[in-house]
Order: sequence, then C-alpha cells, then structure tokens
Amino acid sequence: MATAFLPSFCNNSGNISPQRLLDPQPHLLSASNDLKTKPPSKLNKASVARTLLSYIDSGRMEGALSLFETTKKPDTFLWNLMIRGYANSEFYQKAMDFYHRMQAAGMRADNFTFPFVIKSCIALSSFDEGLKVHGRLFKVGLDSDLFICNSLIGMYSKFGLVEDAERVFDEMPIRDIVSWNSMIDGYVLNGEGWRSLICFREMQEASGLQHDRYGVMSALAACSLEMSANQGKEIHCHVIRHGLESDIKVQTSLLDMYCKCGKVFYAERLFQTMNQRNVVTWNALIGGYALNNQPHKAFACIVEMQADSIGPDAVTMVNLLPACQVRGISHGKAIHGLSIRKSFLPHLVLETALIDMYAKCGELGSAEWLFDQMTEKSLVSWNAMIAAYVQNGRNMKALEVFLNLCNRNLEPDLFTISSIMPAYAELASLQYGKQIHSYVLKSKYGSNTLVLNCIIYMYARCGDLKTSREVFDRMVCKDIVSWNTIIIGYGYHGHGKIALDLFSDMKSKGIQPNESTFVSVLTACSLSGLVDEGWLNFNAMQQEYNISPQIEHYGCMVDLLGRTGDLKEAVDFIERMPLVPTARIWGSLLTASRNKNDIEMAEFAAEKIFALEHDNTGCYVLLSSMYADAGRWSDVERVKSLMKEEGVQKTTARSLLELDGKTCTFINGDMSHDQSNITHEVSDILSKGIGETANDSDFVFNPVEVGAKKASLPKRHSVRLAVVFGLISTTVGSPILVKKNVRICNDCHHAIKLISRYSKREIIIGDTRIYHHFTDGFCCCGDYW
DNA sequence: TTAGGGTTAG
Repeated sequence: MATAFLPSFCNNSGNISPQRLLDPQPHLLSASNDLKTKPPSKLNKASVARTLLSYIDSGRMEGALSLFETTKKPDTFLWNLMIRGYANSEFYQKAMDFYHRMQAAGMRADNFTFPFVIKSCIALSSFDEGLKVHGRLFKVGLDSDLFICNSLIGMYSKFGLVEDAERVFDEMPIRDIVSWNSMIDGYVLNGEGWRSLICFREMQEASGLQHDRYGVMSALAACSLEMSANQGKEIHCHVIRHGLESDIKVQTSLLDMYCKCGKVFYAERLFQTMNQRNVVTWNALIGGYALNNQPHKAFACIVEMQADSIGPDAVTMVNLLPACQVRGISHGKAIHGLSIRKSFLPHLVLETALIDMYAKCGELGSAEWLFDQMTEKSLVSWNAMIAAYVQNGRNMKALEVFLNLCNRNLEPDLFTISSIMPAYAELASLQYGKQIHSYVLKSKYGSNTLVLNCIIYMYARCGDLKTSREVFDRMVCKDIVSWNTIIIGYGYHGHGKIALDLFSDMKSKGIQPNESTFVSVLTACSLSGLVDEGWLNFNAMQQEYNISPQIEHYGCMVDLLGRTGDLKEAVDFIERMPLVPTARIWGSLLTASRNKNDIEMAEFAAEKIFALEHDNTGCYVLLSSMYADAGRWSDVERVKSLMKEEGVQKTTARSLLELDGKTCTFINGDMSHDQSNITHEVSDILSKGIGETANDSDFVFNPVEVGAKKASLPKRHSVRLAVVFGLISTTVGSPILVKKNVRICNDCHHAIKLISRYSKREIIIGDTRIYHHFTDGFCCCGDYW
C-alpha cells in the first residue's frame, strides 16, 4: 500500500500513531508548510487565509483560533472565516461572540458575514439578536442582498413569524430558487400547507423557474399537512415529468406524504418499486403503518428491514412507539429495552416519545422517571410531561411543571399553553384561571383560536359563564370548537335555551355542526330538561346532517328519558342501541332510578355498572344512599362490605370557596377554620330561618351512626358550611360560588334553594355534573341532576 | 467565504 498520501501522524495502516496522539496540538504544525518555517506573524495574508481555511474545513477550530489570534489586523475575510468555522462546527455562541468582537474591532461585516450570523441566531433561538441583525442590515445597506434575504426568510419562518418572512420575500429585488423554496418551506414550518402549495405553483408561473428536489419535498410536506393526497399525486406527476423520481430523498418524501394522507396502499406500491432503500425509507414506512393503525405491519418491518441488511436507528424506535398505544405497554417496554441495548439512548426525541408512550399507556411513574433522568430537555419534553400529568388527572403536578418551565427561561409555545389549559379547567379555580388568562393575553398566543377555546371552556368550568361568554364574543376567528364550547358551557350552567339559541346562531352563520356540536346540544338539552328539543336534535343529526350517533349522544338521550320518569322506556332505548352500553349509560339509568326512587331498577343498573367497573365509587354511594332512604339498613351494610372487599373508599366530600384570592376548603362538619364557630352558629340560624325541622336536618337515618356522626348532619355538610361562610364573608347581594368534588345531596339541594330565597343571594354550586344556579328558591336544574 | 427541508417527540 502506498503511504505517500497519509498524513505524517498516521501509520502505514492509516491509523493515528499512539505517539502522535500524545503530542500536544500536533495539528498546529501539520496544516501548512508555511507554519513549519515561519512564525504566524511573518505569514503573508494569502498564506494565513489558506491555512485558516484548511483548519476550518477540517473542523479544527482550536488551531484556527490560535492562528487568528496571532494574526495582525485580520481583514473581513479572516473574520468571516472564523465566524463560518464556528457556525459550521455548531459552536453558534462562539460565532456570535466573534461577530460582536468583529464589530467592536471596527471591522465592517459584509454580505458573506451575515448568512452565518443569521444561521447562528436561528440555532441559538435568539430572536432578539436576529432582529438586531436585521436592523443592522438596513444601516449597512445589505437588506436587499440575495443570500442574506434568503437567510432572513429562513430565520423568520423558524421563529414562527411567517408574515415577516413574507415581507422580506415580497421586498426582494431579485429572487432565486432558494428564495422560493425557503418561502414554500416557511409556510410548511408554520402549518400553512395551502399557502405553501399556492407559493409552489406561483413559483413556476411568476418566475419561470423549474422546481428542484427541495421545493418538491417541501410541497409534499404541505400536502401531508393538509391531508391532500390529490395535491400530492399532482406533485408526484411533476416528479415523474421532470426526472426526479429516481432521487431517493424525493421518493421517501412521496412515500411519507402518501402515509400521512392515509393512502398506505400507494406508499406500499411506491416502496415496492424503489430500487434503493435505506433506513430513512424504512422509517417513513414504519411511521406510516403506525400512524394508520396498522401496528402489526409496523412491527413486521423491523424483521424485514434487517433481511434487507438495514438496521433500525433511534428514529425507527420513535416511529414505532405510536403503534404501542394499540398493541399495549409490553410492546412499548420492548422498544424501550431495545433502545437501551442498541445504545440509542440518551436521545432527546426518543426519550420524549417514550415519555408520551408511557403516559398514554397510564404508566405515569415511568414517564416521570424518564423525564427526571434526561440530561437534555427541550420545550417539547417539558410539554410532553405536562400533557402526561394532565392526561393522568394530576393537574396540580402539571401546574408545578408548567411553573418550573416558565422559571427556566423557556418560552411556552402553543403546545404548552394548550396542554396546561385543561389542567386549569379541571382544577376549576377561578383565581388560577384568571392568572393563566392574564398570562396568555400578554403572550403572543392571546388571539390564537385554539388557546381562546381553552379559555372559554376554562371559565365555564370555573363557574364564570359571564367571562366565558365575553371571551367568546370578542373572538375574531371563531371556529366550530369555539361554538361547541360555548354551547356546552351554557349547558353545564343549566341555560339550555340560550345554548339552543347559540346553536341556531351558529347554523345561521353557515357553520356546519359536527359530532361534538351535537354532544354539546344534547348535553344542554338533557341538563335543562328540554326533552322535546333533545329528541328534535337527536333526529336532526341523523336525518339532516348524516351524523351517526355515538355513545355520548346516546348517553344524553338516556338522561333525557330518565327525566321523563319512564324508566322502562329508558331501558328499551338502551337495549335497542346499536352500540354496546357503557357504564356511563347505565349510570344515567341509575340516576333516573334514584330520582324516581325505584330501587329495583337502580339495582338492575348497578349490576350492569359493576359488571363493567367493579370499583365504581359513585355507584356504591348512590345505591347505599337509596337503601338508607328506604331504611334498608342491612342492605346499606352489605354495600359497605362490598366496598371494603373491592377496596373502594368513599370520596371525602370537599367544597371550595374562593375569597380574596384564597381558596377555602370545607369538609363535612369542618371545625378547622378560624371562623368555624360562627359559621356553624349561622348555619343553625339559617336552618331555622328556612324552616328546617329536626327531622329535616338533624335526623340521621342510620341509627348505627347516630351520635358518632354529627358531621354527617346535612346542615354540617361541606357545601352548607362553604355557602354560609360565603354569606358572612362577602358583600351583601353579591353571588356566592362554591365548587364541590362530589354530587350535591338532596337535602343540601333543597336547603340551598331556600337559603337563596331567604338571603336574597344568587348561590352557584358546581358539582361533578352541573352548575346549579340557585335564585329565589329555585334551581336551574329543575331538581333533576 | 455566503442561503436549504428525505423519516423523528408534545
């Protein structure tokens, strides 16, 4: 083997010799013959440039720096080389430092400098720095340079400011194919598929330029965004017409597009015709199978690709993970194990995908563990962890992570906001809700439709329907979700008629209702007892809108039938349903049986529920309370024993009242507050004031519990204590809002109706199902909940 | 010496 071409520090086999590895900074002397003979200061400019370039091209930035630092009065070209070297070696902060040093040294940055500076700003996510750079370009008269403008389009697009990218593009005196491709891709990056495709078309019409592989690949991504296989097919034809079909990157983009548009068959056919495949191609196909609910095929690819002598990589694992949501946690764990064995971990994207998988499979502990041990976390990882907590009902924990994220100089994005908003809604805390609303208004997502929809829902869930409506009314771009949300908001508050008026408004504005709209409408009808309107809409959804009722719609109809009191009709309806009844359906029958005081039917419904959910706490509690009402104490004891056997514990009833930014929590018989004594005294006075007799409020049905369970007296129930505390702590005439974690009992519901009349106050109680608005002795629920 | 996106997480 000839050795003449080997560097001096390599042995004959081409390996680096151990001696050279021990030699400090050997590369300094191997870069240029000039350096062996002359000290750097004596080198002429051309030699320095040549040597510096050789260091930079081989990624040896330390050597480049040493040479640069010893060069007297480096010119713009040398400064540019250093900035380029750092930017291309991904030392972006150092590139920026050099740019600033260059300015401090009085050197003028030129058209070659700025593309690297802009690239560094993008990589560092330095939006403010990027803006300063753009400002500087105007001062130095480089704001129209082709290369710089192309870089700026990329910068604004990547910072999510596609309108600013457009402005740069529109004002360019000359555009080339990179300008057009950058704009086409900029729209894709910002989720604007159609605008990207329009731009793609305009390029040929306006400029006469021919699309290259880059433009085609971006346009295919735009088709995926819009799920438009037809547009994708047109681009496929263009690819064939212009001889791009043998390009593996274009082929992979086509395959990916077909998968994302749900056309797996086309993707498979394309895959079969490909004369070369690599791991990226396989990954696209695996991701396509996982995405299109074909987990078996996704997993089968792992074996097939190995037969093709192609091994999986970290992206293969990422693409396989969604298939685990169908095939179960054991497959997810297997992928995690394989990733460890193949040394794919640590890997930022893969770890984040694993967090998501564990959370969706209900293994929150594993998700938490993975998140905690990650050495590097992106905003996406934080968002995944927030979503993991919210999905698993750990709302306070989600809030903790969100606040932690905000304290780490990470700027929440649309995903962060839309992930955390449901946690605020579920916590139903108006003070927290107002805080997040104020935060969102100050952020750049203050007018985003997705975020505003979450805010409408949050206010409605927190009991503040007025603000919910104000946010809705002020929205500039209302979508179908905005309408569905405000309709169900009015439904939750028992304003069925207003909900139906809104539904009419929506239709009159030409917005086509969808499945969720009818869930909102039917929920509103059922919670307000609008039986005729409920049936009318249930029939209309099928006949006028061709929407097949789903289990949620049937659930609302069972609620409505329950209200009419015809339990037999309700059972017939359930049995005639084309879908398998869920525990929620039988729960509606149970509620109806309770309201009709039909123990036999309640037992029937409970039996069905326990067959599906043996640990349904609400069912045990409701059944037990019915037995107690009927004086069937042995059955009460039997239910208690059953609960014990199943390990089911009765949820501790809690009622929350927010006062002056503080949340006051009450449990039954609560004596833990500073003002507990006066609260109990006022409760007694009110009890007498509304005409409650000993039988109404002091009598406990179960003689076994008399004496020891003074706290179970209705007038000592958490909700009564919260209401009384609200009455004595707030301005006369102002409404009182209390939230309860379990359903309000009959006694309290009756008493609060009377208290609202006696105290001339509006009292709003939100329980797990509905907001009861008590005014002048009446409740909006019509005494059915 | 200057601009660029085949598959990948929320």
